[in-house]
Amino acid sequence: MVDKIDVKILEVLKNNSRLSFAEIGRMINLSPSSVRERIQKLEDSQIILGYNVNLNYKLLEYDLEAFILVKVFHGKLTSFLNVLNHIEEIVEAHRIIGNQNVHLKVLLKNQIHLQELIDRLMAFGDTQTLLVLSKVK
Amino acid sequence: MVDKIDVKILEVLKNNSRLSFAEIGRMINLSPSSVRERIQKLEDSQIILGYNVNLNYKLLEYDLEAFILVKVFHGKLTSFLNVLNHIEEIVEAHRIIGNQNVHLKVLLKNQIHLQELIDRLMAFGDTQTLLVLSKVK
DNA sequence: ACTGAAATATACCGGAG
DNA sequence: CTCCGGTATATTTCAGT
Repeated sequence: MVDKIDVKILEVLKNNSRLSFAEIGRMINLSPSSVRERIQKLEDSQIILGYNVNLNYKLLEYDLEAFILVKVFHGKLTSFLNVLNHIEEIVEAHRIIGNQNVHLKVLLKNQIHLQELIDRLMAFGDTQTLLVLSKVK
Repeated sequence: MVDKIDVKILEVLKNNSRLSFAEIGRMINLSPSSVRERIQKLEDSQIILGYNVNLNYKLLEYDLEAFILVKVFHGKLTSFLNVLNHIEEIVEAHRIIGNQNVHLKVLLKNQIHLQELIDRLMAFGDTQTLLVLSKVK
């Protein structure tokens, strides 16, 4: 399904998803049309889900990043999962196995902002906040 | 520094970073050249750090995703931070505040693969693994 | 998967507001 | 200083092979 050439294309796109088909083709020795066809197939088969921009949130005045582990109260899980999608500070959410059952990645302007978010989350479960100091990788 | 129009452009790029300048311009009523100039500036000022592809790792046979919290042994932190970059299963790493001091996001093919990774990490600190069940957001 | 050719888009520069 | 046209160059797109 996904051959060696597809993997090469994906590697290139991981580094810069805005490259033209022509440029990608030059990098891996393939004609632009073939690159296009392959990327089209990768999109159609849902292997490629989308293309994102990597932003420097520090410069956008979002200085605070944190992971929040939530132990959701019994019976509150489905409503919590619904609410998540409307809280824009939550940039990623995963259900997990363990003592807590939801893992959030959140992006905030400052400590007050974090406090407000935690206040909202407390209605759904017990929270444990892991404040990010720096991105290492 | 970053005005209303820039924010609009960033919103568009968040949803699809592969759109042409012309298309972005059409969406926000700006000429292609202006879109280009603004994006160039956002890149130059390091507000835009790069463009990524969002992959469906399940279809690429990476069925297992986990977060690993590491309480690094005293004196091992710098060597651990160096090693991180050479372990390709670790897709993201953050230094955090709390009982543990490093938060990892890892991507694996299966449980054996996870076990091998944890064995390697155990040389540097105590680990707590949060296995991902599903992505909720 | 490649080629060719028409339709689009980009990059660059000069000029207007 | 930002935005917009004009144009030469490059890319995309689609047909046919």
